Amino acid sequence: MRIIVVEDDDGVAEALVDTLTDAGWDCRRCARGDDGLRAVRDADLVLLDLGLPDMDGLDFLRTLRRASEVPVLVLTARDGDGAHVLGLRAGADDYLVKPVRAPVLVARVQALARRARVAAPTPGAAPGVLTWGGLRLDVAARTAVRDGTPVDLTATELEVLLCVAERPGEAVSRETVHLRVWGGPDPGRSRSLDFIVASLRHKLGPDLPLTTVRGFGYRLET
Amino acid sequence: MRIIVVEDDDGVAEALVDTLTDAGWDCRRCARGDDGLRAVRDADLVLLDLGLPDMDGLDFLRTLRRASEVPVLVLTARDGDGAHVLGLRAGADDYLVKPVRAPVLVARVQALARRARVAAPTPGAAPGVLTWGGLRLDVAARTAVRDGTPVDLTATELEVLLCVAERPGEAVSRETVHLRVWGGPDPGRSRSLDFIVASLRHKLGPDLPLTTVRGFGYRLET
DNA sequence: CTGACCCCATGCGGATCATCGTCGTGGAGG
DNA sequence: CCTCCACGACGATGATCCGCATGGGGTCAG
Repeated sequence: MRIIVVEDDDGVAEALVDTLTDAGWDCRRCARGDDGLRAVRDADLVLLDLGLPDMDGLDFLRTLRRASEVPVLVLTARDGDGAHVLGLRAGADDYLVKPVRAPVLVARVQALARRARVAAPTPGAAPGVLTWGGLRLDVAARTAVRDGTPVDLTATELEVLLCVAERPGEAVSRETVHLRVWGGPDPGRSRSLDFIVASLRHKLGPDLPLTTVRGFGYRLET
Repeated sequence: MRIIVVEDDDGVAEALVDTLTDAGWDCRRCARGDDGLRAVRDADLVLLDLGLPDMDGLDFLRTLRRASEVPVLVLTARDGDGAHVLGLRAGADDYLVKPVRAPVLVARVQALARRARVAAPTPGAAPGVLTWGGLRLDVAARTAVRDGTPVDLTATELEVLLCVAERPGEAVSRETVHLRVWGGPDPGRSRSLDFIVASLRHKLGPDLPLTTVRGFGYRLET
């Protein structure tokens, strides 16, 4: 997830980028409004300081909103209800008055990103359905269909399958699967996961591209 | 667009409802947490005061988030970065510290609704009447008709049926149904839901495509 | 007051499922 | 080529989940 930080002050910008990078975001900084408008097309979220040198922050926002629905979090030194309301009216999703402590900023960004993700399910990935080869996985309905015939999976089997199917091509460690499905670390090498995987391979046929990564975990091949 | 205002203080609640009603929202107020959890099913947005008499506000939020992605704006008297971050982490979309001036509240609510509405094009299909096979469900009138003959359902049975009928083809977890119908998490493994389901299957005939998803919940087949 | 109805708590039985132990196997490294 | 060890296979067992039946408490209408 990439954040565009639009901020003219170098020191403030660095602090913001550091904070967000530490929280796991991919940051890019723009010092000027026109740069920001160009960069926005690659952004998943925009952090906008209203005090820009080359253009008014609210104009920036209104211009941006004519072209994009990207989530925008406004950061400003201008307190007061009037400015607050104007900022939100101009299209901001959130409006923070400086000074803002780092944990609050991160929490606000995360909350906004969470909402935006829910709001606009990425058009590339069908949210509810994962298809893989002759396999169709409906997450919402919790059903699996292989070559047109429904396959009856237990709750645990489905959980494990989802775990690896959500990251196709990536190896998923046994530990990760254990955490997600059983909600705890693997207490000693348990055979339960092996059993579930065996059951999946048996039910879904040997052509299921679920390979084991020896000494690590499993991977669903592309 | 309907807002559920969860607020125990009568005076504050009245002020909030007046403010939002003047801004053009359809408001409904709940004084208690369990009422709020039940009411959320009809809400487009929730305004939550963290100071509830019968349960902790953050618990309310976390419980709610297990069953719904409805936008939640938190209103609180507890200032401080810690509470702020905790509130957002628990699932709030916004976090306002009292006192909040009416214009700011309205602008915040509008901003959140604007962001979330992109998210929810689905409820746009006004579910006034749900038809399913030989079954007709009138939500407003709270009546069910099967093959032309009216079926007398109790309030609880109808609530449970609506829960699964609103998401046809999707599996609905047992806990979700519990939250929406009884307004609380499943206290230990209760057989009440089984009873209601059995009653529904008995009254609506065995052809009711309500299948149980073992280890998860129920699903109304398409 | 009385009766009917609804709803929920509890118990039981059947079916399913997860877990564990054991043994076999195949790959990696020396 | 040999050894080690992680993983796969399989059956037995204990736990879990669901459906159904029963009884008591509460509510409302007559």
